[in-house]
Amino acid sequence: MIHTIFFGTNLVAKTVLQALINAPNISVDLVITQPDKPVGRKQIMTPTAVAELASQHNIPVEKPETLKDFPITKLPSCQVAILADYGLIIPQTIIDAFPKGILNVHPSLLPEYRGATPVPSAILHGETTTGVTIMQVEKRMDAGPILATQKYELAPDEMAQDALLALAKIGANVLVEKLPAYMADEIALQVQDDTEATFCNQFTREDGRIDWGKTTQEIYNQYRALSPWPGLWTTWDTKRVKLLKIRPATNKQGNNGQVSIEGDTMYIGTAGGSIQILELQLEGKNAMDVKTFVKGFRQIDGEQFS
RNA sequence: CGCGGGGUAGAGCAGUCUGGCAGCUCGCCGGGCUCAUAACCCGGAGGUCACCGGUUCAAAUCCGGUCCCCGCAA
Repeated sequence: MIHTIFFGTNLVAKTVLQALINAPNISVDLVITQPDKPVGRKQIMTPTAVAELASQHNIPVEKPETLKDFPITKLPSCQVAILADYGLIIPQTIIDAFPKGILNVHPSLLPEYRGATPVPSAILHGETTTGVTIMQVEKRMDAGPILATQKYELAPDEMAQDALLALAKIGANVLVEKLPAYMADEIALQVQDDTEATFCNQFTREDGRIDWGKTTQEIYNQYRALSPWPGLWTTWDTKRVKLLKIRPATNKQGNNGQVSIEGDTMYIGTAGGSIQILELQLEGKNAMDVKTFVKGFRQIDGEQFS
């Protein structure tokens, strides 16, 4: 039996934690996650996805604001720890508390796309291949020696969320499979080539704004990468319009950013082409499919988005 | 009391500023036309104008309060 503790917060982490719980030869003795966060307009305090899963399985949970002064004595004595999608910095003292270190599941082919948003960033940059890496945690983010990698082909229409979930599952499987060999020192670690490293940061709301001077493919990639958050949006007069569901189109319809309506179909011009809008949301309104939207906003035809 | 938009028929909206017949595009029901149709024509049903109170001869509309939805911000 391999005893371990788990650091993680969001969906990727939840997937990995589930795999660890399911594995008969692994025992998760403690889960460390981020504190409950206020969610939504009503700011309801909500535990993280990982905290919920852990309590369902009666695993003890710690929710420190920071690990900087976290007492090592509170950690159960384990040879190794697992980390996925945690979001807080791990101090060297915590890493050193585990003889075999901490293993991280990171959804990119390191050293490319180190950082917080590897999958959306890869899609945004038009990558068609990515993958998942299992490596040791060291003080520099995502820079530790590699245990294993697994490639993953991105489908042309694949959404970042779906790819992320798929990669989490693959990563979790690889981790569970390799862990016994790692514990037995049977895996040769591969040091990363730092000169090849690239980085990706958290997105902001502004990253979802559409530049109508871009091509259809660029905008579609932005949509695949950033939905549902921060989401694709543009402005009509002074109002924000979220584009919740779009599809690339080939027929050029009017100027860049100009709307054209054909029956129940809505197109917006891009550089050299257009995109088709399937679902959208106007500021202050509920989300609507295009057919419904056009019923109430018949003046939209020919309008200019910016 | 963080900022802003909104609540009108089953859906989406106009009407509110300037008080005076409850409207539009659809959907639904019935009929017609058509080889046929999501097309076209004729007819019909469906409303506590979010809720409570006030002003007025008269309130969806003006005033005060309450609830709910959404966009931002965090």
